[in-house]
Amino acid sequence: MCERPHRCHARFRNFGYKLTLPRKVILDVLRKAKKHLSAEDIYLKVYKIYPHVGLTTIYRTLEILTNIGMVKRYDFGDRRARYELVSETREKHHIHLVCLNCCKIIGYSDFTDEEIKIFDSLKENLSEKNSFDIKYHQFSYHGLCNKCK
Amino acid sequence: MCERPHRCHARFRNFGYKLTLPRKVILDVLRKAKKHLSAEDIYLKVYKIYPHVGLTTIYRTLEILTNIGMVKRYDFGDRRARYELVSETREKHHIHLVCLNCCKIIGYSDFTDEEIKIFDSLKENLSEKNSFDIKYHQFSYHGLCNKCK
DNA sequence: TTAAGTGCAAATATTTTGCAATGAG
DNA sequence: CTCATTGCAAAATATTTGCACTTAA
Repeated sequence: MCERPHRCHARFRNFGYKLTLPRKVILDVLRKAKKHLSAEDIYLKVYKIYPHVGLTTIYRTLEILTNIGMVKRYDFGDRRARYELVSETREKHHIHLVCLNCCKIIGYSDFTDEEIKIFDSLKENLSEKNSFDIKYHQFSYHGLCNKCK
Repeated sequence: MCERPHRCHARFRNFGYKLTLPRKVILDVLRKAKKHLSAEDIYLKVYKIYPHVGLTTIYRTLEILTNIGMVKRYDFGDRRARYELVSETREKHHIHLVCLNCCKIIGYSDFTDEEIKIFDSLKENLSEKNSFDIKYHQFSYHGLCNKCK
């Protein structure tokens, strides 16, 4: 979806939002990072390219991006949200390994067919049993990374 | 583990902590609620029984309880932590359904043997591939509950 | 031209900390 | 008795909002 800037920008514009310089820079930072950045991480990176930017704009842009589904927001338990650009190439089943000590985050989506089948049927099951309209899921494993253990 | 007050209290004392009145009341509230309460939820419930309590004490007690493994802390994305007493009777695989609108939380642990097998092997796999020492996991599905959809 | 977008400062919300007073063991 | 625990007030942290100025389309 957002591998190349034009696509990324076009998609944003298609939702009726103006493509301003701060937003361009935020999208570029997200596209390059492809990691789980906090609002402040993004602010600091954007600041280097475009120092006039305010943290408010980062939050407001992230909210838009989250709402239109271009960005996914995660809460890994350290009381600050982290954001990741959604990519078409990324698997829809996606798990995070979070280090309890250094907060390093590893993404994993290399699932077997069997695992995917189970995930899908579980979701189906949960939707039905609880009459929930499930929009997305968030799976994470928490522990200590190789450096911290 | 904490079905009965004495057990619950004894276990707490066994970790070398003094069993004070505020802590007793907090444990009782947690034991009765068996839901996912925020610090403030707990504060309000404790306040009814023991109005002299301060919110600080709630936070400090919850930190202790989380550290000694009697309580599990969750971040469901609404920027406030929620706490749940860990019970021996509760399944070790435990998933939450979170309503994006009203924040209602449903716990689910009625898994098939096949599902449990997959979860266990996945965890094993992730530990090895990333040399992570996995302590716990947190799986949640997010969507709209029957009332909100 | 003009509504959408911006930065700043101030507000909010949640959680944490310093400190003197208190109370469990 | 003595040190862990407490409540209060203040601080810290992350995020949101009001408002006048700016800018993309």
